[in-house]
Amino acid sequence: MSNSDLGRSVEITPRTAPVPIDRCGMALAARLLMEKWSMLIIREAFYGVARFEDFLNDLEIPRSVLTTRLKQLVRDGILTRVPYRPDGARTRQGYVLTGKGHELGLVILALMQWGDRHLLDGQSAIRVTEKASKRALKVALVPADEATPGLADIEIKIRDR
Amino acid sequence: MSNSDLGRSVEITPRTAPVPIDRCGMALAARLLMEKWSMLIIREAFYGVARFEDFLNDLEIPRSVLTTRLKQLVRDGILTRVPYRPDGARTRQGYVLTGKGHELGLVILALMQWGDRHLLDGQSAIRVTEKASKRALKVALVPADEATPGLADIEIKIRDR
DNA sequence: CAGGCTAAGTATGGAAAGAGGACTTAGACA
DNA sequence: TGTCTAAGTCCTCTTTCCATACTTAGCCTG
Repeated sequence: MSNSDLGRSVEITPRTAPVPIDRCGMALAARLLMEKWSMLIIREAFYGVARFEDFLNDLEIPRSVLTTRLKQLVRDGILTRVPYRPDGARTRQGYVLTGKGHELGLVILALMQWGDRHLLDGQSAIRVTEKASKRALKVALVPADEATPGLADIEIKIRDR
Repeated sequence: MSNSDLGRSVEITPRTAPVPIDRCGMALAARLLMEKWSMLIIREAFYGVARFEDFLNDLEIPRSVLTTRLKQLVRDGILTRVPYRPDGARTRQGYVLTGKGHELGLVILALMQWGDRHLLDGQSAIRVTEKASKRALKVALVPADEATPGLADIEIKIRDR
């Protein structure tokens, strides 16, 4: 076995994925989320950004694209429109994660963990801790019946540098 | 607080993401992975699909797009080309996950977990178990210092139905 | 109560990426 | 030498993306 940069052995044979693409939750999720800006918008929402203008500034996404993405995400039940009124201004629409959307937090954190390790120098920009115990958390595989902190029980702190 | 389909309270204020987009591992990861087919290709590779023709058949992706995606993923160190020779045929190139690519497994499983719950009826098409203990596993947040099964220690079984 | 101000959203034209199909290549074998 | 086939290129059409300009809807001030 000569594939030295692989962590495991490979054998290359004709083969097809065991789960057909249209019955796989992951593939369906990918169809919703893997358009160019979707995950980044959700990331913003996860951090509490809710206003059209703020998405625009943070992401530097074209306005028209933001419009369509927001519409799609609302249609797909990931974001919901929440009216609000800043002092001295008219009523506006904010875009806020639904419960369904909020549960994507785990995906975002998994992506972040991977990106921090492999795309940055391993330095994460944030620290995820459990609110109650203050312990640092990671995304990992654990026994399905094990009690684990939910997304509501965590705290995200910017790492000072 | 009147946002009834939210699991938590919201307040809509001008705000920007605490981590600028170019210093966030998640955002960098998103740039690599969030093109239309990337994650689906990685999913296939995760399941052991390695040959151009097999990607093509499983995904029904245009050949030309597959070519460019594979090139990018190789360039980005997520896939690596592995020559192989089927009996009675010439040497060919297979595309296999690198270590870096393989670690995306956690992201894939997180996505799958979300998709199964919210896009399918909650029925997962697969069962992830720990090889050694045979216990079912889930993706979750856990204390960073806790020992958890790695991707090499798991087994994925198709759920019979 | 007219006019200004501003966040949100629409419109538009050119650039890039995706889709679908036809075509090319390279080596093993007969 | 010719055939076969997986891998990969090429070409055209369509869709999506990008950048910029423009429109809309109130709340406020005067």
